[in-house]
Amino acid sequence: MENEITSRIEKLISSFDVLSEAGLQAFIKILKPVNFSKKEILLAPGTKTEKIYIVLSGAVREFLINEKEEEVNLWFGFENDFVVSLAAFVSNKDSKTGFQALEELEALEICRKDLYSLYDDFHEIERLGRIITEQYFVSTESYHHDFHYLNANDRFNKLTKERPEIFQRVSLSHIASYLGITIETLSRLRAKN
Amino acid sequence: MENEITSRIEKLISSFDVLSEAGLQAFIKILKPVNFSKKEILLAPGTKTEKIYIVLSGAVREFLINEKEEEVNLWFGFENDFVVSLAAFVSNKDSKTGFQALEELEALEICRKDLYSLYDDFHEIERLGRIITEQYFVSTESYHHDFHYLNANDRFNKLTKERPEIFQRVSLSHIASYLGITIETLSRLRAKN
DNA sequence: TTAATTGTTTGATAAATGTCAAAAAAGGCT
DNA sequence: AGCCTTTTTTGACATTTATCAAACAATTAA
Repeated sequence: MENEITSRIEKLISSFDVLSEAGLQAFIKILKPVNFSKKEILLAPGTKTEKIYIVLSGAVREFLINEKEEEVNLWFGFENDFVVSLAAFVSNKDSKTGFQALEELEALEICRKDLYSLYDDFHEIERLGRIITEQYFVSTESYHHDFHYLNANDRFNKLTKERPEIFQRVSLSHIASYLGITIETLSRLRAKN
Repeated sequence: MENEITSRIEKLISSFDVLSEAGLQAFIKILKPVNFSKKEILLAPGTKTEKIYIVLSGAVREFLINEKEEEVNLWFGFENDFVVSLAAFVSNKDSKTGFQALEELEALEICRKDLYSLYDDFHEIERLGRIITEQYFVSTESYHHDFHYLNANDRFNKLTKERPEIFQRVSLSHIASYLGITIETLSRLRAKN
């Protein structure tokens, strides 16, 4: 792996503050740089996966197919985000959701068998896994809660305020799907606010 | 801890299939039986927490207070469920959500400092923590996704089909709040279906 | 640059859900 | 049992959001 990437990932993993130098180097060894072109599918819904990606640059969406055969966006990932269908990764069952690159994407790939063997060898990497899973849970939970008690207008306002960069990088049709509203409703909310 | 409880918790933890006998016994040592009466608050929204509970019997709800000062239910827990505001537990910040017993509740309490010291001493218990966190994530995620693409009627039907026992144990007003609809709308959906 | 395609906005109307009020039903208490 | 309180249902109406159609704008490709 080239030097600049190594130093970026060192910085990212060091920020969790649980790995020794040996653990960090062992972790870096299993990372494999991969690239996806715009619109490329990283994981198709209904297929199995044994990969986790860490985004270095670019944007990705997570989506599922509903009973009307429409795609519904659930999540957007950017720099330093972890991309994984956790339910499928840990159970080895078909993933309900899929991932697609929204921009040219640079990422690091982690294979399940490599990760699990590091978990066996390094208690501290198992700890890193636990902590990253906890943070992944916490970061998605609060956004999911919004759907329980905010209407479309409030969800739109919250997204505008808390993640304005999304409107720069993601098309309105993807954002509408993510907000659980139609393109037309999103257009009207934008005009109103 | 009395014998019957010990054997139940042994069975529950053994089902994860990661602990040695020594790890299991160490884990059981930190569990403290606690009881809550019906309607008692386990954790108030806006307060800190260093506890995880494992439900032995009874029912509990997780809720938050929205900007109209109304309670919104987010989750219901029953036998063998883990009860924790993970965001608050891991960050030691105020919890956005709270927990309340819906029935007389028997539970086992885990203290953060005890758990973290077991994490230090037993790699395998850190692994248990990782796996339970993953499963907690997976089980809540799929239900959260329903809010992205199902309307009130479909969410109601799915709950009726997948968790019929909830309607036996939880009042309609709590279920309506959980489904993100008014009591009146729930009443009409029930009459229609 | 034009033509074709795709994305966004606007309008009219329909469907879903909320609000407020009142009635009916169910559960507790003495 | 009878009364009181709480929960659930029903009705009338308001609001929010979806649907369908068309216009408009922006992007892409020849």
